[in-house]
Order: sequence, then C-alpha cells, then structure tokens
Amino acid sequence: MGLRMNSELKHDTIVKNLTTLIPQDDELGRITAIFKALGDPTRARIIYALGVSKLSVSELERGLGLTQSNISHQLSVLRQLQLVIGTRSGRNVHYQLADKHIISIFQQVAAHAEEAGK
Amino acid sequence: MGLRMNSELKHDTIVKNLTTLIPQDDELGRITAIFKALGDPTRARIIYALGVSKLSVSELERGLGLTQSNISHQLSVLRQLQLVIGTRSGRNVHYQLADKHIISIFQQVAAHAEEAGK
DNA sequence: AATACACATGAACAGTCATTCATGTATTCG
DNA sequence: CGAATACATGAATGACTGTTCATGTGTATT
Repeated sequence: MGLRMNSELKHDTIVKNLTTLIPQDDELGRITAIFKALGDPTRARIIYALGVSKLSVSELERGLGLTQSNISHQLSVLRQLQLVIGTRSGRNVHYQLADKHIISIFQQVAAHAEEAGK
Repeated sequence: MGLRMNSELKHDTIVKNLTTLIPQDDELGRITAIFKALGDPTRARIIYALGVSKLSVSELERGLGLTQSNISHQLSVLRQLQLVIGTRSGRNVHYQLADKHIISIFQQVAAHAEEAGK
C-alpha cells in the first residue's frame, strides 16, 4: 500500500460507501414522489391557490380555469401524498394544505429559481 | 344584490382573482422545472451524493453504480437548472451543489415525507 | 322519489421522459 | 502524433403521465 494523504483516503472511503451515506430506496421513493407531484404546473397552481385560501373543487375550477375532472385527478395525487386534506361540507369538499411546511418549501425553491434566473 | 357577510365577499373576490394571487407561467415554469428535476430518483441520489462531497463523474459512476452516460445526462439537466456546478480539473470534472439551499429543501421534504408516512 | 349539483374515478390517448447505445470532444501520457 | 482516459451529446425506445371523455357516487332540493 503506497503513501497517501488523509483527505484522499477519506474521499475514497466516501465514494465506496456512498450508497450507505444517502437515503435508501424506500425513503428516497417517498421524497421523490413529493417532488414529482410538485413538479407539475397544474398541481403547483393548486397548491399555491390553497396557500391563499381553503377552497372547494368548484372554486378551484372557476379560479384556475381548469376542468373539474382534471382538478379532481390532481387533488387525488396530492391527497395520497398527504399534501392536501379534503373535508366534506354538504355537497362540497373543501381542500386545504396539509401543513404549512409546503409553502415554505415553495418559497425556498422560488428563491433558488430567482437567484438562478440571473 | 342580497345581504352577505364580509368573509363571503372576500372569499369570492379571492376566487375571482386567484390567477393574480399566484405565480405566473414564467415563474411557475422555473419553479416546477426544479421540482421535476428533483423528482427523479437518479437525480435525487446524485444531489444527495454531492451533498456529502464534491465528486467527479467517474466517482459518481462508481459510488452510485450507474452508467457514465446516464450520469452525464442527468448532470446536464441539473446543470441547466443551476442546481449543480461542474469544474474541470485535468480530464476530470468535479461537481458540487450550486448552493446549500438545496440540501435544506430536501430536508424539509424529507421531514414532511416522514411525518406523512404515518 | 326524482332531479340536480358537486365531486370522484376509470379508460384511453398523446405527449414526455429516463435509460441505453453509439459516437463525439477534450485532455493527458507515451 | 497516436492511444487512452474522462466526460458530453445525439438518437432511439420503452415506460410513464397529464388531460379528456364518459360514467359513477354521494348529497341536497323540490
């Protein structure tokens, strides 16, 4: 074994053990599923809208100019990821963000986008 | 015009002006592009790896067990979004995260994923 | 009970995307 | 210069996904 600096040794160890230093498939899957959900403009607009106010499906329909079916489909995706919560009230279902973390995540990404957008 | 409470009036105003209260197409596009990029497991693993250490392409190749072509393609995506920066050093190109915001974004999403994962 | 309204869901289609294979460019070494 | 290494890029393809259309379910109204 030849002579080498500590930093090189450490770096090589990192490379060899990279998979143990980052999230495994299951956790990674949950995280990327959330990112993927937020990566669609329609769903992002819904999130932003719900960040402004609790809204029913038909209000989202009117407010965003989308079809009811489309909105329901996207809400279904967001619901499964626990990003939004829907509660019935008569024949309406009012949706709200599952927690306020979501807005701050968008704010951070927006900050990066602005910075990167020169 | 019938009688109605202030809160209802305000709510209706919100619905009618929703599109003015949320990001427009251009900004929305930049933001969702970032989310979409982070929504792929391969790219997310690359980000996590670069969160551990600055790494060259071949190191990512060995460390993550992916093909060189695949890594280069994904790095290309991440580069265009200014999520990572590559700097040549001889024949190697060392990649690093463009800024540390990125890690904290992942941490926030991970926190939500954990919380949501029952 | 029948109709209407609000929302959910299934199927299908078009467009998008991740990966692979092949090839090209840049840099170092002999 | 020529060979080898490290990385980038173009094309092709199989898989995935967003939207629409059609239909189903639940709730209120008459």
